[in-house]
Amino acid sequence: MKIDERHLIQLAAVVKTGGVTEGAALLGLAQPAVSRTLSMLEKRVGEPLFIKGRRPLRPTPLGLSLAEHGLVMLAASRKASDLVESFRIGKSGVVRIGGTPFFMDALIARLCAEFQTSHPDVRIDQSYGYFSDLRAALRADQIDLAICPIDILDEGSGLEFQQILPGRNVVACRVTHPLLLKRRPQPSHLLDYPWIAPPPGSPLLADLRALLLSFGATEIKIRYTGGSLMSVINYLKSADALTVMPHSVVFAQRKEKTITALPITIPHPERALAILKRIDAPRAPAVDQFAEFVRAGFQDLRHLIKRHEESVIWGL
Amino acid sequence: MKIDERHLIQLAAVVKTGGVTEGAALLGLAQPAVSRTLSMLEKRVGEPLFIKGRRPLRPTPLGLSLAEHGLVMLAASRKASDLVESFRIGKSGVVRIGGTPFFMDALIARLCAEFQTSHPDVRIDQSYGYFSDLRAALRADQIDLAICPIDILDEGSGLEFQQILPGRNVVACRVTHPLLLKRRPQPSHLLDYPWIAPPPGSPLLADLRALLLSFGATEIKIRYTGGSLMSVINYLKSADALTVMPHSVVFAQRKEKTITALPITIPHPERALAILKRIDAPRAPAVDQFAEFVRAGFQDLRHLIKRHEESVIWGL
DNA sequence: TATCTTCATAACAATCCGTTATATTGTTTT
DNA sequence: AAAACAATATAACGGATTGTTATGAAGATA
Repeated sequence: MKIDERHLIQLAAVVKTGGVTEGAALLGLAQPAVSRTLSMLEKRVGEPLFIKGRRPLRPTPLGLSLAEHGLVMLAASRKASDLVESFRIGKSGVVRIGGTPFFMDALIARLCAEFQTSHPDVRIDQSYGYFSDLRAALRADQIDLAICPIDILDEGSGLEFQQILPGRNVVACRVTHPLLLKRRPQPSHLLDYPWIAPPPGSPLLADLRALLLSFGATEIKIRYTGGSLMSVINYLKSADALTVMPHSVVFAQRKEKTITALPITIPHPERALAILKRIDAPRAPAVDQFAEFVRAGFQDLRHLIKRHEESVIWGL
Repeated sequence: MKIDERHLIQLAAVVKTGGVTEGAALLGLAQPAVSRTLSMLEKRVGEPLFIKGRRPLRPTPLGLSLAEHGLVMLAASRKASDLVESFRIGKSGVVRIGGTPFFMDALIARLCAEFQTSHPDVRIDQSYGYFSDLRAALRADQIDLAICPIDILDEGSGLEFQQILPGRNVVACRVTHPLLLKRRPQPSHLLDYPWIAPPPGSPLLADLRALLLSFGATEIKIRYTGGSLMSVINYLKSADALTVMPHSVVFAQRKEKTITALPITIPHPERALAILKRIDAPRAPAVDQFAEFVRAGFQDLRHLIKRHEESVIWGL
């Protein structure tokens, strides 16, 4: 005996409200529709669902039991409708983001938390990678957004990218570093201290190499490599080591007062932090909202970072 | 955004089984029906529910969430179908029985328990009353069955009654009662002992009066009245009192070896224990099954009781 | 008894459903 | 890389069901 689910829901509405008219109103239907449904149900079930000739309407035990199941369905239906609604306005769903480790750790994680104060039902799945990995992950639909530095020249190929921060690197060290005592540290001084190399494969590593070349240096003391941002910072805290970092990452740590940037200008990489999306794929609304949130967040940061850069590096 | 419940269920079936074809099979539908449902759902929801161009079919997060709600509905629907099925074969539902206290306590309660070994999901609601109450309760649809002694002459009036045991009364006493030592106790001896009167309003009370009249007795010592069967038995256990009881009730207590019947024949009431139903009303299948169970149970008891009567009362 | 509310029925239009037949697409095999 | 295979999407159609409004019947209430 297969029972039409809609019928059960209508039965539940009638039992719940105590009348055909009210039940129909609850479902936004006309009374005769529900009335007919009930007679059809009774005919199919072959047993009375309501006690006849009594008003207010009273269900039989069977009718009551069936109505309970209908109520379950009604609730599930409501929840499903709400889910769709909240998904469409970007208030629920999953956002899968990938990015370069330092940016994610230093800047994005905090933004995720902030985003969820207004979008508590959105889940964020984060993963790490560099440009080529992220591009592949985007194309394979393993992530929805990538946040990473890309060469300004890189273009198209099905990906849309939105620049959110110009690429500026600095030499980072702990706040007690001896080089900070000099008014104008010279690049040659940099070679006197141990260095932390950025993770293999990272753009920063390439930046470090370019930096050395610009000094004409052939060798520096690499003493530590491979650590995540937290490892690097903790290492820096404990030694007079140096490393190359995006300025924004150092900026994000300014409140901790543990690391800072040396007042030395080094070449800008031809790169910018950007948000990458697939241009063709349909994205969940929550993804677009998150991307916009990140973009707006960086927009706010931009001049703060600029001013910080001028004061720290140029000493203005 | 209202969503058709049937659509959600089909979605759930597809997600659960991992394919349109299998999902359709699970629901007993053809594949194109389900396929079309999915496209309609996607169009209405406005968001993709499955990742396009990938097989085996993989749902999007939204599709997965919606499918979970659908699964709830599917389960509820299955349960409802099972419920109807078991109700129709009398394996679930409610049976509301009413009856005279002594019979219910001595005989019917045990039958209820036995009935439920084969019908564990049937609930039995028991209540007490005498004929006129029970008849009213039946007519008001407060009970489904009444089990009580009725005059053979009583007839019709919308009620069907089925005789299950002839009315035989005995004089009951404890097994150590002194009258049991006499080979042939005479009616006059009965007046020497204290009596328990059956509850006011009960047919037994009328029987007691008739009994007295037949002895020409004008007065007996009523020492106790108003108790339920258990009270009466416990009273009898502790005193050499006498009372009138249906023989079947005494019979039901034979295993306890605490009360028995005096070997004295007293007039049969023109009554029989019967099952009463409304003749017009639709009854739940479980009710009919229970009535039949009770009838069959008494049928089995009948000759046992007869033999017991002969051996106890006639000393055969 | 009269009135009022609520439920049941009738009639009709529109939608939706489920079917079979067929095309398309993604995957696997050679 | 082409071909074979399997699964899904589309098309077309008959029929069932759903929704509506208008109206009649039956309890409840005064």
